[in-house]
Amino acid sequence: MNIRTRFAPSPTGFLHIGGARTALFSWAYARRHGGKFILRIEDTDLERSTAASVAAILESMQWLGLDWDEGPFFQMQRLPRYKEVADQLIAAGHAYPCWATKEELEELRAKQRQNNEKPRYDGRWRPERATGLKKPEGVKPVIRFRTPEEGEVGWDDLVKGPISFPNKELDDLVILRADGVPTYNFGVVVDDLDMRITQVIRGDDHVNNTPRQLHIFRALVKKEADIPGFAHLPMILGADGERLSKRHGAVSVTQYRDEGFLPEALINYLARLGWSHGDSEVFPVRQLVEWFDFRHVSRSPAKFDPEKALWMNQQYIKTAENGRLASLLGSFLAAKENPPLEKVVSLLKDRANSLRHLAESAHMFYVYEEPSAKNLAELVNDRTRPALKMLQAKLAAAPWDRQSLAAAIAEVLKASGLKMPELAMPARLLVTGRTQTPSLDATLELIGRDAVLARLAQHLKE
RNA sequence: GUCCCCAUCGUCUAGAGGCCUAGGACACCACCCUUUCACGGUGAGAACCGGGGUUCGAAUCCCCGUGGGGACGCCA
Repeated sequence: MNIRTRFAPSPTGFLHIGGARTALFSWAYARRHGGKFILRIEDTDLERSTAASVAAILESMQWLGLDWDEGPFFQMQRLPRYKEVADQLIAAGHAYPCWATKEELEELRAKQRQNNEKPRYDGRWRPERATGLKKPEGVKPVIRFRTPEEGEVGWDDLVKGPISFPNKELDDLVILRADGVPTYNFGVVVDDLDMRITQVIRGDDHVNNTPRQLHIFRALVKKEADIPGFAHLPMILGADGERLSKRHGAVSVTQYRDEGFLPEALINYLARLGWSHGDSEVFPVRQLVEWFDFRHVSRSPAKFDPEKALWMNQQYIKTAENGRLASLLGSFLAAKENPPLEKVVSLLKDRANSLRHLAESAHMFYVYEEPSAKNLAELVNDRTRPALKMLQAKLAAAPWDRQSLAAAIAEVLKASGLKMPELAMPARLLVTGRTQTPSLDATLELIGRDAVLARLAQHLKE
């Protein structure tokens, strides 16, 4: 069988972490089996869909490297097709027009809730029941699907196993609005059929929609085998155990990019959220593609852990190429010409868990921040000042390469009797304004002779 | 409220009836390395939700309870 999976976001906001994880698994499954991955934009919510969201979603997917083979398809461009299928269902007795008003339905639901019943449409416009009802003048009806009232529907979920619902829990859902725009449950079915999707992979918030869709599938399909399989992925929750949402802070993929995540790090983190391969933690995406299966998708929701995501990012930054990091860092730094950013990056990348963090460290090589009075008072004293002056003199005479600088430092240590930290800390402070830098000799080398000597002189005048 | 799903360290998870004295990772703590901060290394603490079954044997299978999540729209 030719595997065909899809990702079908609604363009009502940015691509968020949960959506990205769904897309990743769907993509990985298709790639794993040499199949096709299809992108479909479900833009039938006219109120909330925006072109900006479409752009943001495509951009995020490209950034993550989730490439699609077909699409993006837009449901709003397929309206005639939905109409056609709806007519077909009406003709076959599987669907019927309904003239109930929204107010009427709200009232019905309120009453049902009051009686502690599950709110459901009562089927009042079912042809066999609506004989006494009068069609309101000049009102276009919606189309409802006639759901069986007896029996059960079920399927063998690829991640959760067998699931079934009594049909009496369901109701006759709207499939086509009066203006001809399909509702979600109808649009998906028509599209998944037309696009010959073989596995529907989506968040498990859709488990409850599946029985409804199954009925529509069965009404449309010649044989059971034409219905796709279903894989419902558990939700991603915030630290508080609630479904991940905006108030949990960074939830959109672009936010992670902007905060300095490497796409492969986010992918790796997401891959491990709800899926595993033994003890493997850090592995490239091609490994995910090779290993991915539904058997190891967990069935329970996972909490997003920003700390571990950052750790993962660090693993990738540490091993990323200097040139790539340098060019990625461009947007985080104003000045970055001298010293060469690549050299700075190579010195700093072991200790950064994001590009933003890396940029903050790199900043000191381009812009001098005056040491704080507190730090000066603490580190530059009668004991260290003579040694610092000696260092200044030695450095002035030394060739400007790391070995020579290290030798100069060693000489000062020997002559002054100071321990390395006693000299290195105040020297760091005077030269960079900071107390946390890479090793002193490497830092001095990159800051450069003129700046180093000028800064030492400035603080060691008397 | 009704229905559906789920349940192993604080978190992500390994676990397909005996390999489990329950393993790994993040975080936390200690120590080592060290030129500060990191990186790296070593080690410690930390979990099978509860109760009943089934079985020679249960983290694993079944039932009940409890807890968590999801759904109940002319949103997707």
